[in-house]
Amino acid sequence: MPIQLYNTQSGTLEPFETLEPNQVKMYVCGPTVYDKAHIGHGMSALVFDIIRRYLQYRGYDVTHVQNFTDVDDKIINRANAENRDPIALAEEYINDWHRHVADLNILPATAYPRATTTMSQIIDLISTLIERGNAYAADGDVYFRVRTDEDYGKLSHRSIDAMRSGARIAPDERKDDPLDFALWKGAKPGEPAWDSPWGGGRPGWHIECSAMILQELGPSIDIHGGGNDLIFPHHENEIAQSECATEQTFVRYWIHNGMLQMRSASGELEKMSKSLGNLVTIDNFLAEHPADVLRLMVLASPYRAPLMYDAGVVAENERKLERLMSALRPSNGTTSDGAAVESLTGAIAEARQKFEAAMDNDFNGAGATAALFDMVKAINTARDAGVGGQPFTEAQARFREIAGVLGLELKEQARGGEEAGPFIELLIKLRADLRKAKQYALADQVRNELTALGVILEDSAQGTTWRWGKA
RNA sequence: GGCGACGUAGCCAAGUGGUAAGGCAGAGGUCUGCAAAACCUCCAUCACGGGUUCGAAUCCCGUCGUCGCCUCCA
Repeated sequence: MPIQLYNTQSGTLEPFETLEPNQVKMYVCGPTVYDKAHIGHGMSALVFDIIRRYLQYRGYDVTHVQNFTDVDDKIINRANAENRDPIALAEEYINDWHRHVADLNILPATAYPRATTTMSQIIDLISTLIERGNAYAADGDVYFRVRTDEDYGKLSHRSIDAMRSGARIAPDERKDDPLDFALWKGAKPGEPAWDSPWGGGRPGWHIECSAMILQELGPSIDIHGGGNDLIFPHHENEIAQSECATEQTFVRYWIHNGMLQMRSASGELEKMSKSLGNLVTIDNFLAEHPADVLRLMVLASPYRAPLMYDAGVVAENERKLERLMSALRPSNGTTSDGAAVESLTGAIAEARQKFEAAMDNDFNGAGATAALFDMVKAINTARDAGVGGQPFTEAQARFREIAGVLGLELKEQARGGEEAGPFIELLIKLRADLRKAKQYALADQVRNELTALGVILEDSAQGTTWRWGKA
């Protein structure tokens, strides 16, 4: 059974078949680097990281290209407002993005092309479109003539006529048609500019992706991804540019993730965006929570659906993470064969199949996570039954492996630093003596005060263990 | 107005024709000096109204509601 995935263009689930056996060419639209990235950007990157990791798990060799739009109006405006160089501004946020990718345990893309480093390819592509009659120069600008593309609208399922009747498209006297979009924008004085056959200027937003894909991956790719807010006009325009220039199918599967929704205190849902002032930056989030928490949130909700974000959801996923971590606690048991062991290994194998079936079904993260929880239960039950040794650690290794396919790190939180360990052990020993002497009030005081400092003590028949928790 | 996604327990959600996964929260229990953790048990007829079918959360029609896009946006 091949992987089934939802293709925005067809609006249906389709079996995944690559252009070349076991090779996946995947392009994902990256951010426009003019401000700090927020967790909505993080969500999108996580969605495609999970998809990529699963494709790799299924044996595909994935070439993953992600762009940076490092020159555009917003960057220029922001740089002007801060009285600094737009290129340097973009550079700063690109570095930030790479840091976020590492912090969120996202696999780095195979290549990170930028608009400014793809300039000659962009100019070549625009020239081709002009030669082929799909584009025209006008007063230092170049526009794509939408009505030369008879398929225009096939991704977003809208017709040129319907859009023309919409009142929201402002006419521009330089355009032949209000729907035509810019491939090249002539520079105004003081703006960054690159030489071109049409004068100094910079590329329009959409053309860079077409040029980068052509350069990095070729005329035809397997997967193109991004947020669903990019379907129109951005991705629609990419198709128009690329297919008119190459006369080949541009993208086989379009994958779009839903938007992150903020729930305000009053219960209203709204898209996370700068203009609404409801931003949670990736840095803000990670200062409070492990990266796994955001990843679990992304996994819990279908990637195409809006993801609701509020404090309650975050807290819930914090606890989910704790439960997943519970499976990684060691066992003092010694049973390494018999019914309990067979039941454990059987449950692990069954959960792996459940995991694969879920992920094969359009990357169903909730189902995949459920399989992970099945493993947790099996492992904890086995530990309680005294299973230990190699079969137990083997089961934990399988669990870790599957969690890793989803990109979950399951790291212990060492907030107090490694050096706190011996002192905590000392207090645990002291408390053990107090308990032995039935000095329970003092023993409980030690435990409570450690809890207040974020150290959680857990007693068992084998002694007391500790771990970092919420302070 | 147009296009698209969606509406399953208090919450997040699986489910793609055969009588509702999983997680969080909650209740009871085992263990414990107590607590925590773990484990066991309990907790829904699927927005509403029609229709197709032996049989529908699952297919069709309609209604209501939510979200996104239609202008820059992951």
